[in-house]
Amino acid sequence: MASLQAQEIRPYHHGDLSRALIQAGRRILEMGGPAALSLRAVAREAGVSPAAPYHHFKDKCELLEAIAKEGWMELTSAIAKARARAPDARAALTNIGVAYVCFARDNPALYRTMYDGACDRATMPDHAKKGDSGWRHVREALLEAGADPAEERDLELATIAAWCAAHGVAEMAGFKEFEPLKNALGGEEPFVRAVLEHVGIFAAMSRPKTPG
Amino acid sequence: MASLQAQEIRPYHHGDLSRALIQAGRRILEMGGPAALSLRAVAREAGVSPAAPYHHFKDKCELLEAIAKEGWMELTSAIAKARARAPDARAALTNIGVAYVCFARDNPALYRTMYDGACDRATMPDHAKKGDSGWRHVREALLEAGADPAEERDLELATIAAWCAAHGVAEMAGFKEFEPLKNALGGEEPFVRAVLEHVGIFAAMSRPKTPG
DNA sequence: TGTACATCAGTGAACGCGCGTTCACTGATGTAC
DNA sequence: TGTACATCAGTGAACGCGCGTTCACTGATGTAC
Repeated sequence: MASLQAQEIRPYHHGDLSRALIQAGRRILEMGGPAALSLRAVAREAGVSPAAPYHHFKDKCELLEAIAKEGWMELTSAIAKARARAPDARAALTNIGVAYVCFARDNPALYRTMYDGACDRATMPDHAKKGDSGWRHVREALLEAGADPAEERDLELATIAAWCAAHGVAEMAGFKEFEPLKNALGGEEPFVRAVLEHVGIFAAMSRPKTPG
Repeated sequence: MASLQAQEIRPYHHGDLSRALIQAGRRILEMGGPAALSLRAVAREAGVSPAAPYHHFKDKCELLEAIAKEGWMELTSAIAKARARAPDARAALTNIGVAYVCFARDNPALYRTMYDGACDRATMPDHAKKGDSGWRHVREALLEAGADPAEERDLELATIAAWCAAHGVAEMAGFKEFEPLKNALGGEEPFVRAVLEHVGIFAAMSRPKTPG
């Protein structure tokens, strides 16, 4: 028992340092923002020497990417849940938008890291678009809400538009000058919902439209 | 003449170092991005010792704020021009959106710095909202395009929505995966315009609507 | 079941770097008389 | 018009700092026999 306890306090081999580093990184992100996220700080937070991470990540970038990837997976799952919870196809899109913005509100520094991607810029990270992705959920929600599947270009533009709008709201919803309006509307979520509905694309799909 | 020339090459007193530092900062921003924007780098770029900026700015933050302020003034003027150039009230809003996004595309790092604000976060910089501001132009354009002046809350939400959407498009329009679509649509500006129109609020106001 | 040894996953000291900021200084400028 | 002097706007060296990364090392683990 004594040896077990000793192991729990600090085994020489960590066991799952890779995962622990990612979690430590997220803690640092939310405490100190993206600027605080150094390799050394992550190692420190994980209670490990500055050189230890190099056994698990080739460099700082690779660690940041791993953190960002976790963020993308969680965002995707939040979007999927929000879509599934919607009463009908028309509400799904707005729900997705609200979930997206709430994720960014709850994980602001992680959200920034997901887009900054650590290293190469000007690219939508793969995790956003591939496979079971948020991007695909938005596209499908648009289709189910009445977008014309024959108009591929229109659909792509609408998906981009919805994603961009949600991104914009996500980055700005926290601004302090909106607080009076937030309070008047009954809190953060109603505010976000109201803004998204005014954006148009999230509401437009909720109206009946003539086909073709 | 010789003395004049000597003065032009390098006078001991710079004459307008404050302005020169801001310009140097912008050059660095566009060359190396926000991460490259250190006080020392700015001084170096301006051809001056690392201590010199302290005669003009109390610290790094104050310099960043000055740079950001210049950005806000230029963005405001771009918005004002775009609005003035619009053939009618309904086109004004979309024009503003396109101008906004183009400004961000042409000055990506400056644009980021404008929002990051160097120091205190989670606030819409004053320059965006006060006086002859972009914010006011959007609000007025919405009114002229048919928004109900009696519905103040709606108007505020619409202004926020439009600004957020433009911000989102501004940050994402440069992503590489959009290039095929950009080319198909005839270039960057038509692409931006198409996305903004799909956002809804930029197009919604262009439709006739029943008053009240 | 025990031992030899390769491999794995840590340590901690050190590297060179660029940073923001301060300091005592000095050259240039402008003002009072 | 000249001179004394305060003030302004630079210099360059130095401070302490945290960073990413490398290195030789060592303790722990797992495998072959």
